Amino acid sequence: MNITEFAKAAGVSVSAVSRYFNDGYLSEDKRLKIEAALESTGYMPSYSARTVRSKVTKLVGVILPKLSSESISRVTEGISEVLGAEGFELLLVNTANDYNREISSLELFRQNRVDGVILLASVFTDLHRSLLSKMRVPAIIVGQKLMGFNCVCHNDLGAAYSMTKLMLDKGAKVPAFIGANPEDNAAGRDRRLGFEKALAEAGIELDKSLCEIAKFSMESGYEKAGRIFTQKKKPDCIFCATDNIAAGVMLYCRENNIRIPDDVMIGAVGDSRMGRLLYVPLSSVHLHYKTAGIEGAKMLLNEMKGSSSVHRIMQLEYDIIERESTARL
Amino acid sequence: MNITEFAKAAGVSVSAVSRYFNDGYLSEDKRLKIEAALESTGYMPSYSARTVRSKVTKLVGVILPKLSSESISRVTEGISEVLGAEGFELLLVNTANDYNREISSLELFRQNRVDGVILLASVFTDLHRSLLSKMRVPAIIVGQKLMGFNCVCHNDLGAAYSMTKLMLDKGAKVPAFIGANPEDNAAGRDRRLGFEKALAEAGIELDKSLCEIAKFSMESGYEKAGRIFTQKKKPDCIFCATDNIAAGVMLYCRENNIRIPDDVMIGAVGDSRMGRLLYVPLSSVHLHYKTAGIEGAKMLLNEMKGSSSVHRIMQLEYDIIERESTARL
DNA sequence: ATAATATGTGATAACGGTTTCATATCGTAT
DNA sequence: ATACGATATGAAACCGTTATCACATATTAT
Repeated sequence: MNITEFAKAAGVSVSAVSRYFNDGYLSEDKRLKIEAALESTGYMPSYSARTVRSKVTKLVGVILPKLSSESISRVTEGISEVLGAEGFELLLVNTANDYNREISSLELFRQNRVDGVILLASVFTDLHRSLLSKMRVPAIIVGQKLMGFNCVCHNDLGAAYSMTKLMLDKGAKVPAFIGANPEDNAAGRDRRLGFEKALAEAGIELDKSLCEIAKFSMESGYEKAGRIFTQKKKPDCIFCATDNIAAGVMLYCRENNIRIPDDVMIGAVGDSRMGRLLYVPLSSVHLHYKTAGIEGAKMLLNEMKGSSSVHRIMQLEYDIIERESTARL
Repeated sequence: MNITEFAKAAGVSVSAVSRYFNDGYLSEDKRLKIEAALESTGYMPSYSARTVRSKVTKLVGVILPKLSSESISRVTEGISEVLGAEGFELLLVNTANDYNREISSLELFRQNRVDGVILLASVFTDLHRSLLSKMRVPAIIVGQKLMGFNCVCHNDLGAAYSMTKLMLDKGAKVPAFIGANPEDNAAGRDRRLGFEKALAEAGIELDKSLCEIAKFSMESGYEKAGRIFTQKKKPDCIFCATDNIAAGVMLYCRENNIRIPDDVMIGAVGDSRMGRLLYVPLSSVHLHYKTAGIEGAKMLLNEMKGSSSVHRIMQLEYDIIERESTARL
């Protein structure tokens, strides 16, 4: 059933029906007729036909590197909450960390498929930048700072600095580092810089043999812990870029009878739910992921209403969560 | 730029352009012209205009109760993998466990917004059934058995039975149960039935004071553990419907100096990543969530090709993962 | 009293594609 | 030589909406 048939059934004009769904001028009389016919026929207008003419899709594209990650799903939850309330649906693209899929979904959204885009990528190339600036709909980047674009991000440097400082203040002298891909400016580069800043302040020289780059997984953390603990120099604290990495490190410690925090303190960033439940509760830095999603979505809504043309970068702060893994007396 | 302008720029007819994108008869000569023009103009056809005429959206609606759950995001990952490869995009609706949003998104998809629907709901009412049967596009239910519909589900009863039996075989005499909402036929009812079946087989009578219904969260598991351990009768094993619940129980045990598995064994269903990392590694039942997503998506693809009209229920089996929490000698 | 504005109305063009149709050419089997 | 199917083509109808337009009436301001 289309709008013409429905209008006939309701005894009103096609224009009246369209106005009913679009808040135009409409008499109470017609409004009632339409509502009655709606009840009996179950008619609903076609989104695509509406889009062809009005260019409005009521769809927001969300590009993310994976789904099964606590931080990402928290961000998405925030996004979904805000946009859902405004009647937007989410077109979700899981790129599975595949560069090509990331690019091709940006291509996809360059057309009139969505009204706006939220991008959660970890590594940005020139091609990303170029596609983003060619984008004809507003785009928001969550979790990274990218000059010239609208971003909501975390204070990754500060988070890493504070956690490292916490461990050094507790008396650690030989810090180790297990970080993430430095091409990821947030979780990789900035957390590294924060770690280094704390060391510099404490006048401790960084030992390269105690630095590793891991993937975002427990397994990878486990493996890198193995490398570090087989060095001549033994660390008395380890800063991990993510909770998952820290969990892997802990697993290694348990299996090798390395006591936490007595032999080695462990601190991380991310504050996942799991952290509290580990065999030694993990000290971590809470980042406001859901808030990032909420703020990103709000920013996008603003952009979609009237393009402000001024690009903003919003940085969210953090909370230190101190637990037993850094509880040395 | 629309198809008419583009056709002019490429020096071919509008029909030729349409055929290029839809695999119709087209000479090599025209194909090359179009590809060249595509390169220089960056033209892309509008999805919505295509949909108006052809009714094909290349969109699949996915309705889920929440995003930040490991099991759900694994299912979604499977779905996204299969459908992405076939050129489908996912229209994700997070209902936040809100009955009304669940219903309204089914309403939404009843129109020509998507080519198919995958539903991950936990509780089914008559209204769900009625909306699902009125649905004009194929729908698949993942995680639940619903007669008369296409489903991919887990053997929840068997999983709970096997885990409970494992603990009874190890010598447990006083089993306790922390389950989920019984209106959830899979995680609630079936896991309860599996637990009861194992007890019946072992000739053990169920003590109602040692049975609790928790929410799907660690906090809720913690609270219910408190209730159970303050009963006169002390359990020597606890079956938990989910890993999250079990994690809460463990937290309670640690804080109250209840030894696992010496004082009480703990077994659960779900096999989340966290289980391995708990202070006592958790025995759990592995359910093939990602496979469920993959199979559900494949089933949907089949339905979308040619509607088979026969409804299938596919049940996936499980693996017992035995760890220290049930390691009594 | 009149102008200006807000409200209400239906016919029809427009949106940007695909599908249908009528027609033409080619290679190959009869 | 003829018939047939596969390939190729462009014009025009069509999909289901919204936007525009021209026009009518009610309400308020001058």
